[in-house]
Amino acid sequence: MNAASTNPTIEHLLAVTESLVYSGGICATGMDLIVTTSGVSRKTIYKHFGSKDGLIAEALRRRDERWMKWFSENTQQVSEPKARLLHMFTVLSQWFQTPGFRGCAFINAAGEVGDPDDPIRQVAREHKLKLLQFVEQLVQGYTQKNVHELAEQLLILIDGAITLALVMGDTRSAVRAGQIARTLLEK
Amino acid sequence: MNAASTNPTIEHLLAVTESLVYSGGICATGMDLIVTTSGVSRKTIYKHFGSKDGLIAEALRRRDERWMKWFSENTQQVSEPKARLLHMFTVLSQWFQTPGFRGCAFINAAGEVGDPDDPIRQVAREHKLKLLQFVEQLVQGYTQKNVHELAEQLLILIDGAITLALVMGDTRSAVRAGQIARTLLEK
DNA sequence: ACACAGGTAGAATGATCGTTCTACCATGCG
DNA sequence: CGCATGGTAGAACGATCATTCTACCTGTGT
Repeated sequence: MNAASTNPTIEHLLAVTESLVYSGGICATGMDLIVTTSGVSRKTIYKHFGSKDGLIAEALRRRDERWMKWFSENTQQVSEPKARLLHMFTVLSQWFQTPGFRGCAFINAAGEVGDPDDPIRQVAREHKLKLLQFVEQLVQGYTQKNVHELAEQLLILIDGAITLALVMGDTRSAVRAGQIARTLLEK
Repeated sequence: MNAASTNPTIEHLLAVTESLVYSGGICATGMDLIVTTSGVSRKTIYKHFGSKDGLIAEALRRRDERWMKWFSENTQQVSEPKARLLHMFTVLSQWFQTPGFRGCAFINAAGEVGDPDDPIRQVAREHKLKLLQFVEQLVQGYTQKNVHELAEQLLILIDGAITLALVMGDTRSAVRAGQIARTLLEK
């Protein structure tokens, strides 16, 4: 019932759901596929999440946490503030080259769900807000001037790179975005 | 049968399909809705496009042409090369504030369709390629150095701004992206 | 031993999906 | 007139959708 479940069955269900939705989209991923792939019965799913949307919203929340953890841990391997900011784009580049890369799950979800007040859209907003706050924190280690403005600019670069990597299949977009970031930091 | 139909029934069908898919997504938009909203019979639709995917691919091609026409006409209202490049982001800002704005139809489509070889994904790629070439052409009026590189950077800014405007509902992202562009041009 | 909590298996429901079909109506051209 | 052409109206098809249901299995605590 609670959000932070440690139940192994439910953990596995959420992991499978996250993976299926990421690779196939929300609407195109049926409950049948989720049930047969995860091995978790319909009864259990509806007992815990009430509906397909509830399950998917929770799976996306899970992905948010996992992705942010992965991204922050990887960028923070570099300690020098400026290099660390630029290192974000190296990490993105590695992500783009990962087999099965399909862009940002939250951008994709926002593009698929029409209603801006849908819980799924809220999860997407919260994810980008978290990412913005993380970037802001990194910027603060580098400069004290226009921290928020610079962070918002870097977020545009990040999401632009992700989007182009998906649509064009161009993994170099991360490098391009990194070049822009360098120019921005040396302004 | 041919792509550039002047048939008024088909034109209307494509316009309705484009609108429904843009606001509701591809998968969530059923043929029933398309039929009842457009008033065009199922028989006629399948005679012309063979399948739902065929119809939607054609509707997206139509949107590509219309959007590119709209965007280029609006940015080219400014004649001075540098100001014209920056004016792109003013035009984007106006778009974001349009009622019913739901991001880039092609980014949304690419996020929804899993298979990179799907015709719909190809239309999306071609759209971004056209946009890149348009930006490249504008850049050429401003400088002769690193034209392609600069155009690709500007494309990242454009798509980053569009994406954040959708996900965060933040229409100011166009202004932020314009600030980055200014820095880039004055480097 | 017994009850119970938490799971599986899978049938069933009614709605909706994309697609195909028959039956009709209008228009223009020989 | 006769007859394609190109459209509408809407029933029908089988598949699949999300959801609910009954029936059964399996540990664990008392």
